[in-house]
Amino acid sequence: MTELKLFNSLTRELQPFEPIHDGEARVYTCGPTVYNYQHIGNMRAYIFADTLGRALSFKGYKLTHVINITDVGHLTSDADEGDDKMEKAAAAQGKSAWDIAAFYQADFEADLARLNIRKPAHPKATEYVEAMIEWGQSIADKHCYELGSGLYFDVSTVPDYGRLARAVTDEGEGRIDEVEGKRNAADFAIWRKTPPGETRQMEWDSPWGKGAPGWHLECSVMSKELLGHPFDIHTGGIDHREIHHPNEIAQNQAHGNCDHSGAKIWMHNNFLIDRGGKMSKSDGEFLRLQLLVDRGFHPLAYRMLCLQAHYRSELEFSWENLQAAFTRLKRLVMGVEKLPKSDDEFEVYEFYEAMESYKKMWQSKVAEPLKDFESAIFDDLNTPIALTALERAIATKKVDNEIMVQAVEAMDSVLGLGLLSLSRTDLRIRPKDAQITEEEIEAQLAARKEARSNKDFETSDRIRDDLISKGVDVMDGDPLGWDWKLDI
RNA sequence: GGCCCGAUGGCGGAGUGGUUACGCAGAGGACUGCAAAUCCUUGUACGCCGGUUCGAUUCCGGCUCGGGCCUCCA
Repeated sequence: MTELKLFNSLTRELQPFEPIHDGEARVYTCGPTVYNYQHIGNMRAYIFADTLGRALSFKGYKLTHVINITDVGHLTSDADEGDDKMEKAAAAQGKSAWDIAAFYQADFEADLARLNIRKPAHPKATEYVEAMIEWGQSIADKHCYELGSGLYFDVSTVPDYGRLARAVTDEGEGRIDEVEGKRNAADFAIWRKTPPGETRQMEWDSPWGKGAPGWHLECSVMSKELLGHPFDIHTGGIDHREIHHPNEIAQNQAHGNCDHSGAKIWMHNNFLIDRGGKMSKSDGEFLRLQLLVDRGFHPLAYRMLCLQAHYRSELEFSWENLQAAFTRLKRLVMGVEKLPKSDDEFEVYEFYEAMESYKKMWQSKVAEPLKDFESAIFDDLNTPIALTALERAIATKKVDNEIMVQAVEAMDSVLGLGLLSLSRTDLRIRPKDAQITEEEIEAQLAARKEARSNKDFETSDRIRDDLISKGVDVMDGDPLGWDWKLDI
């Protein structure tokens, strides 16, 4: 079988995946701070991580995947000024910081599910504060210094700081308000003290006073606790490559008293671009999955949009592009609609074990597209190419149904579109502002059918025009009996 | 100011030193009472200027434009 090659941000090169633990793959993905809804750009990172996880499963590795939940606030502005995000959101909504975290975590997890992102472990930062304090103590003497505002990490105490970012971090035109007393511009907080005279909802006692952990610390601590150091793959958005991950690496080096970064491969997905620039939560309105659904798009249309581009490329978002992805998804679903349905989450690991069906598939006409699919996926997750291979497989004529189901299941288990459990009517999402209900549509269509059978085309066309004016497209000879759709 | 990345047909987006994906949209055809949906067919591209080469969209250099990071951010 083809070797799985992945792009390592540390070396900026493709490298073969060689598991640290035989037959296993351990992956850590930096998760959201749950002080607000996630926008669809955030979700691209998890679709990418999920696809990576699925590819590893496809390859037969037993996957352990962690996406952490940051439920203790970062600060809203720079490293040491400004309000805490969690506390600020709580104040604005008249809730406790803990309620805010629970609410947005639930919303995040619902979005993951809607995007067919397999459920990984979701450890919460607040459950690891004790371990973070211990970690801080273990590195405090040799690597940290205390200031009035907190305990800081001295980046000059570890070798090669910032090698992941490939950037000079301590030169340049400080646009940051410098923290008084910091030894290096890149030094960051391990512990943030609660300012004197203040009380926060989320604060803990520590050797450095009441306060909260620095936000880089949690990923080091949780990845070590849950996956052990070093583990296989650490993923995140490309922005993390510059600050968060270098800091994580520095902490790992200090704590482990070693050179290794904590993970063997670091992978970063590029941004989803919204015309004006990147998505931004601070600009008020932002695109989230629910908005797409409100406009009549199935959530998986967004997954399709992401799969159409390579994860390391920027991807331009527009409603037109989303529509294109949705149409493509719809046609794909129609292509497999004739096949027997399957509601089971397909386990490729078992599939490879069952060599008999595997062999049959490789002797069939879908072997060629399947081969292309594998080499595309194993070549640093080239999903755009893999998609075309899937489409070619489906279009292959004279293939036994059973074999076709297996082939589609195998490929879709990586892409995660859920093709064999989706039907085309599932994709018919009612836009929030639709003018007409399904009952009304059905009634009108019945009347139209009656008129047509009497060859009263004047009446039938009048009804159709009326439906069109309400955003309903009528289709008479649809091969799958889908006789209307809401225009979006 | 520092560091980094990108520039492909109407839109999105792969890939390649020579035959140039794919999706959506568009066009033509089939089907239809007419449409729509569906199916079939199909046109259009590699930012600019040099260089390397038998040959460059693909390699190198310069330029222009766009974007990212340097501050919370996927």
